[in-house]
Amino acid sequence: MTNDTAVGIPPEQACPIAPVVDIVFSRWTTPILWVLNEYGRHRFVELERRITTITPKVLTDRLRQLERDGLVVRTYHPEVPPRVEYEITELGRSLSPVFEALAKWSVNIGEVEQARLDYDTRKPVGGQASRGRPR
Amino acid sequence: MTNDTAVGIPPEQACPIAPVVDIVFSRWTTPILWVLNEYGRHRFVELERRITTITPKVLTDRLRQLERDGLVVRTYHPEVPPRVEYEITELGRSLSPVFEALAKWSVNIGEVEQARLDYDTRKPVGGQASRGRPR
DNA sequence: CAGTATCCAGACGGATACTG
DNA sequence: CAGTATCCGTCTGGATACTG
Repeated sequence: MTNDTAVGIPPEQACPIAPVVDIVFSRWTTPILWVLNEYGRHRFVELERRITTITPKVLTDRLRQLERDGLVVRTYHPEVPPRVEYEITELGRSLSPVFEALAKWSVNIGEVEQARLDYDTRKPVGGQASRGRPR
Repeated sequence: MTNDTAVGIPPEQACPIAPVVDIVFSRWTTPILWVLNEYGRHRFVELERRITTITPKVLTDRLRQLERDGLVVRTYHPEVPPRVEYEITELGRSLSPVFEALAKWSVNIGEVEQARLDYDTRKPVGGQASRGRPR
């Protein structure tokens, strides 16, 4: 049934999980958290090698953000060549069910790809179909 | 244990859920899917009113993208004042467990906020702590 | 109502080079 | 090693106005 009382909805957008998404799924945070969660502690350079396409600057930015949000801990070892290790926190680890749900859903990616093919193949001509440009 | 065999990881980033994140959590898609999933069919203007801060252009963009990905269906009713309805698809609905996991985790937002306060309060002086600028 | 058409700003991320 | 310092291009998303 169509909803017609779309008034009086709380502030912002009527979506309680939006803030969570901002915290967990900003750019690059997913691979970082995933790696730290799956494979344990890593030093900076190890993360760089895991996530091959990230630049040091961006990696630093994201790690700081995750540290600030309490999802990752940074440990500095004042040794001869400095050593720094990053580890996921308990709070970060509590995201596991989220990642699991995502991993399970990933079996559907094929369907998404098929849907895209269909959409792009459907002649933009004929009918009142919406013409979307591929993003 | 620290991982030291960070070599030979597949292509891209060693994170199988990254593609899913791109599909589901690009900007504004979360509120749109959430609303459609929770409250059923909506017409364009109803979505605009639900998600109060989105502009028509962006709403259109995101709806096209979701339609192309097969997560949403658009139905055009050629009536006197045109009527268009958006509905979530089966595929879209299959994301429910993901949203549920996210909703459950949202109880932790308070912890994140506390962590941010701590981080920002900790004097940037003293020790080898990383000085992060709030984003 | 359900969009489209423009235009624009500024945030984000990439490349490159340098340092404690 | 583990970053930081700069510079810069791009691309998204916002504001605004208009239309079938």
